Amino acid sequence: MGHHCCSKQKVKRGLWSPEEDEKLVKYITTHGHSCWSSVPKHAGLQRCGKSCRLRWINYLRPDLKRGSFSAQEERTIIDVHRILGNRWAQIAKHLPGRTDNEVKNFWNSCIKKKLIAQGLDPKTHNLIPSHTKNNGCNLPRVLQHQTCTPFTMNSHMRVGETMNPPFINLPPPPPPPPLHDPIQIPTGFQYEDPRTTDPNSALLWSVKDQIPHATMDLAHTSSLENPPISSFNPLGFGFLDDNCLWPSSVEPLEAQQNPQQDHQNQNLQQQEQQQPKMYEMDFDGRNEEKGPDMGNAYNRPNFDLEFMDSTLLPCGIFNNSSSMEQLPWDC
DNA sequence: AAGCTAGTCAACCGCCACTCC
DNA sequence: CGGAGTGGCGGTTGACTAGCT
Repeated sequence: MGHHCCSKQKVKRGLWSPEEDEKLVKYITTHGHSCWSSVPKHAGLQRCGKSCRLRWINYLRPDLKRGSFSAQEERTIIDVHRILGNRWAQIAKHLPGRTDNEVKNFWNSCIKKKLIAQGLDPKTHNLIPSHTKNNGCNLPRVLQHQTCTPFTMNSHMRVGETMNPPFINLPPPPPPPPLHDPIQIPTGFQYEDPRTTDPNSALLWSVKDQIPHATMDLAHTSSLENPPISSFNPLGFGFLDDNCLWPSSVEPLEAQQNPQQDHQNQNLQQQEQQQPKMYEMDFDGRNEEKGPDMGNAYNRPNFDLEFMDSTLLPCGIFNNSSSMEQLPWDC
């Protein structure tokens, strides 16, 4: 069958020879690839354009980083996968020099097995039921004592799927308004400042996929009215420590935080100070011209990437890294 | 040395979304 | 509006390799 562009032509399949690689590299570096379907013809290759594109992206591109994945890259993949699922192209964008194919292969061949060995469902990052009998009672103390907040985010999900709760930090909420100035709650977003409410209340956030990866639909639920999600991961995956969520009350997750992480946290705080308007989000998608266009960001097809860039990566991963390091990685 | 098995990874397949006519 | 062409993506396959028996 094949692709439309391939079905008409007599094309070669299988592994690429060094000569073919050379032809392709030579052509792309001198002419670019404005139209992949015409590349094989002009480059003198008996391949379909799609095959050329794949070969270039996955193997010949000059900015590719070859070799095994670092521990940091591995952690990034796990953390981003927890939020985005099998969206390898999006995940790969957070790993400079890595391709979606590479990430996918690495996940399937290594990370997946590690997670399973940890008793974690690689799809949801939750504990596999058969491993939940101890309910986390024998976890390291540092993971046991944390106040966990269930978090769901289904920006990529289809109806009926259960989202893996990500370990993520959202931008902090706006400061609590004066009592005489009730906060304006946009449609679909309910915010309750945890500093003014029961500290044990569970916040349930969800990001719904309304337009491709669009509007955030943030809702909270009180632990009194709606019990927290029952199938949470006792390892702490997918839950927000309230200290992480609200930077105003940030405390070190663990005493042994290393200097590098301290430095990263300092950088983060500096960024927050430099970009205070970032938090003035409008979840209706209206742009109030108050700095970075967060509202629109959630409504753009590349929402995930920007959302991750602006929220998760600088803080969630780093804050979480120490937790991840608690796990025995014995690959 | 030969056969088997499991792991890795490049490449293909099929689908979807977008653009253009 | 609808079909063709194309790019992009995720899932899957199959060739190759290393390790074991």
